[in-house]
Amino acid sequence: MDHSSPHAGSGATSAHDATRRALLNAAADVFAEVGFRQATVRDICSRAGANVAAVNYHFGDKESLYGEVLAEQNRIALELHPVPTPKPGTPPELRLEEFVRSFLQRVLSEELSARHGRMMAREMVEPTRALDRLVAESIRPTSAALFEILRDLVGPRASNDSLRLLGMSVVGQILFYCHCQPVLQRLFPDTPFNSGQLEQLTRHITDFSLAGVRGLKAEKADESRTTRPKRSPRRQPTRSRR
Amino acid sequence: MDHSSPHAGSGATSAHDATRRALLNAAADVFAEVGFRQATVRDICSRAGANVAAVNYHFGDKESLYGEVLAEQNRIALELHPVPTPKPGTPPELRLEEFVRSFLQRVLSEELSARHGRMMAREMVEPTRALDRLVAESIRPTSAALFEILRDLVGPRASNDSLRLLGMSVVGQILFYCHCQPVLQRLFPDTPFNSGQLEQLTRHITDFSLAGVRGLKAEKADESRTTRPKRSPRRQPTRSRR
DNA sequence: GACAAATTCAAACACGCGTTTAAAACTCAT
DNA sequence: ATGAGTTTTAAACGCGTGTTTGAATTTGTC
Repeated sequence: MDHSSPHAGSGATSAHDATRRALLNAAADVFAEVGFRQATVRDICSRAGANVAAVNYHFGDKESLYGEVLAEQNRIALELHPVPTPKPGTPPELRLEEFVRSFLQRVLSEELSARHGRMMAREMVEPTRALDRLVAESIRPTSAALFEILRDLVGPRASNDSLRLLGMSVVGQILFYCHCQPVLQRLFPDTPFNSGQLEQLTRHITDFSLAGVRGLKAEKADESRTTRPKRSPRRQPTRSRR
Repeated sequence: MDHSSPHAGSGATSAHDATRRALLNAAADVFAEVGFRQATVRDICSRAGANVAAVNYHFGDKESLYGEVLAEQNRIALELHPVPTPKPGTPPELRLEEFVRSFLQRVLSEELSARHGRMMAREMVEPTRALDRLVAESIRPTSAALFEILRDLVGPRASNDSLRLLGMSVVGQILFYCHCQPVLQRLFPDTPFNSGQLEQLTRHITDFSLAGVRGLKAEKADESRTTRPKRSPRRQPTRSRR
């Protein structure tokens, strides 16, 4: 009656964690394909060649398995394409490019888009309890690294609000390809965005963003010189017809 | 036994489509809150003050109801904030601003973010069979309108690939706030992105994107003059450590 | 007011889900 | 070889799901 289920530690080096690994692998595929709620432990166990009860025996329940899968995929992605920590003195333009490149590789590269990328996308739009851990362990540090680059790019006088907006513009461009793949496939059936041209994407997003940042800097400087901004005064928008 | 269920036409003007409307309303809330698969017809009917069988009687099945809800919310959003059709002669800069503003209002405005915005976000990341209709009726025309603006912005010499990349950069910035709200709430708990500052967002995204487009135009011109681009030659990236 | 059609209702059906259970199979130091 | 401890197994449990059913009720028309 007391199985003393080994749900916690992972120190045991016996042959039993072969099925543990098989479960983690199968679960990563299934969770990425159909999401946490739509995934069934029967499907996972079947793909792992294990009994239906295996998930509960090895992980306690489906949600704990999901948490471990998410954490592991996140760890793998960060090991393959870590958030760059460039040597001091690297110009912020280059640091931004490396940041964008590693980010894109983490969510879109051949090896990672099917699992990590899709799981992240799902978790952002339809969060589970695992999102908090993901934000703390991965998203917040990444965000901090980006803000450091942007701070160096626009100078110390930029407000936190401006920096946030800039960061969103950069990350938004990246995640778009992760979140909207089903739409992109339908809109441009013969233009694959998934793989291969990550380098082209990196260059476009970096250049576009650098130009955007410079534009904002110029506008700010313009505003500080003349009270009236160059274009589009701060007025109410022309309300859409009707 | 033969109820001749009225699943198709909507011409009947009897009092019975009061429950039809109640169902559509309740379903819009539920589908937006928890998604199509996680939603239960029991919850929907309960909120609509109707019997469990009401969905099947009035709409055939859950999926047809979902399709009608999605189409209606889309129609409402496009009526409230249509894709702008500016008078001829309007400079493309202003047309881009109006495009961004209407797009943001459609997915993030107080009245629409809870329903239309969330349903769209879910449908993009976790598509149902309804996505094809959505792409055909709404997303493709919107995309075409954006490309027309961008074409006027960068000139007729821009390649289709460049235009596509630019469009993604613009739309990515917009949809980011729609897709990543759970993450944003955790990252910046005391900075609401949802409502109110849509105008600030509009201005930022427009300015950022206009600067980005100008930057790309300048770079292109630069490349056509000298064979060697100004920075970052087309080389392999410095492979991340390990 | 009566009658046929349309609509609502409570109840049940059939199925898939995560999880539990207790026995069987396996492992391995002694 | 033995037997305690670990892992796997087949079967079942309990519950929630979308849907169906046939009777009850309401509605619209003459």
